[in-house]
Amino acid sequence: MLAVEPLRGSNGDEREGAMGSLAVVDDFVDGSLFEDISFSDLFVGMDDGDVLPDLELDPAEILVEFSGAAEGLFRVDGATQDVVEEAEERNASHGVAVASGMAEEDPILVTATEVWSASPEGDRGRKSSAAAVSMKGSQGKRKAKVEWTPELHRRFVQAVEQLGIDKAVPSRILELMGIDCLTRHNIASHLQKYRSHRKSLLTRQAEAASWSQRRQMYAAGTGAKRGANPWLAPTVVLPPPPAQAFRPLHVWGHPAAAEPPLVHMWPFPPPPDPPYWHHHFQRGSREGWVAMTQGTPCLPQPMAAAGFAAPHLAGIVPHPMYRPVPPPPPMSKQQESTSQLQLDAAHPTKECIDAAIGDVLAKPWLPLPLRLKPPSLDSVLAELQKQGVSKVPPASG
DNA sequence: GGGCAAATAT
DNA sequence: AATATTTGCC
Repeated sequence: MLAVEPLRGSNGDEREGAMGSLAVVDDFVDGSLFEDISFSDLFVGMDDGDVLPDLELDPAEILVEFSGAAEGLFRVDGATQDVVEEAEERNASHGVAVASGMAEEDPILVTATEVWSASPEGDRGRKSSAAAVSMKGSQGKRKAKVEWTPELHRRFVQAVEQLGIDKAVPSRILELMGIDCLTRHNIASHLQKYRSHRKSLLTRQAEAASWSQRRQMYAAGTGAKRGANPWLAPTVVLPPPPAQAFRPLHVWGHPAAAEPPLVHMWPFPPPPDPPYWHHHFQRGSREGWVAMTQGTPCLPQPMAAAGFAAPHLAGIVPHPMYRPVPPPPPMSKQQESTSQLQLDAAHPTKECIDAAIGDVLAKPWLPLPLRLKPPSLDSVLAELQKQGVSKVPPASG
């Protein structure tokens, strides 16, 4: 692996500038870069079209990192031959191993890149896609891909917010971000995607809100006739809201925009994190999750009452919502003997858990997904055991 | 420059 | 097949 930083005082050409002048830095010692790499198997991405794909790194890929002003902020995979060659060269003199697994038999392999062929029929030339083509001697090179790391994205969002979504244009964003290695094109591209995601997110939120509203209206209409909405035919049975609307929305959303509460299927751990969050989580900060987990306590009431706290992953600051619940006041002897649902935090019985789930199902004010799709009993039990809460005795009559 | 859409890369 | 990023063009 190699770390590369841009040379200071590169030429002003925006297109070539960032990538055109790269110097290999001594191998990074702290290894922090590596820590950021292989998390795709630590977390399972949510199966939602909204999440960004896992950050994968081909072992045969040379990783280039800009440092300097944007230290640790983003990575650029050097697919361009000059980068590769330069890196290798410097590398040799520094005695640093080239990316392990790099195709030895073809050191000048360029991964699915393109070469510019001088085209007689036009001054623009024509791109021809070519995988594993030596770039030696070719002129045009596709710019190495800038990877928008979470940190970089955070800065981007910060800049956008500072400017206001309306006034956020590439040049201003770039200015505020203060990362000269990026080009306006990089920003523009990211902005394009950002807007696109934001738009779809807002659309979905609106849909969800709409469904929710109509649902409420309908519910009100069936209950108290006087308050019924005259515009809403009470006979119409509304279909359930699209499940998608209730899925957690991911990082692309404008943080300022109110996101629907993230529904927790207690006692499961927090939902798998979109790749964008990996960094934060790996660094021990669960703020992203915690912040998004506002609102609805989904801990089944009987369990909460029995002193259960929703579990959290080791080392993670629990959401205030999930702080241990003080034990309930002692029951009278009579209550004790009559209560079928009595829970013992140390020894929850299967039936108690079952009852807890049933309890959830019976509560219309709890999030719909929770009621529609409660955790399976086995999952609950397994999770409890995993949490070391107690041994769960088999159900008894 | 900004923004959109096609082209590419992974 | 989908998504991220680059490039071309208006």
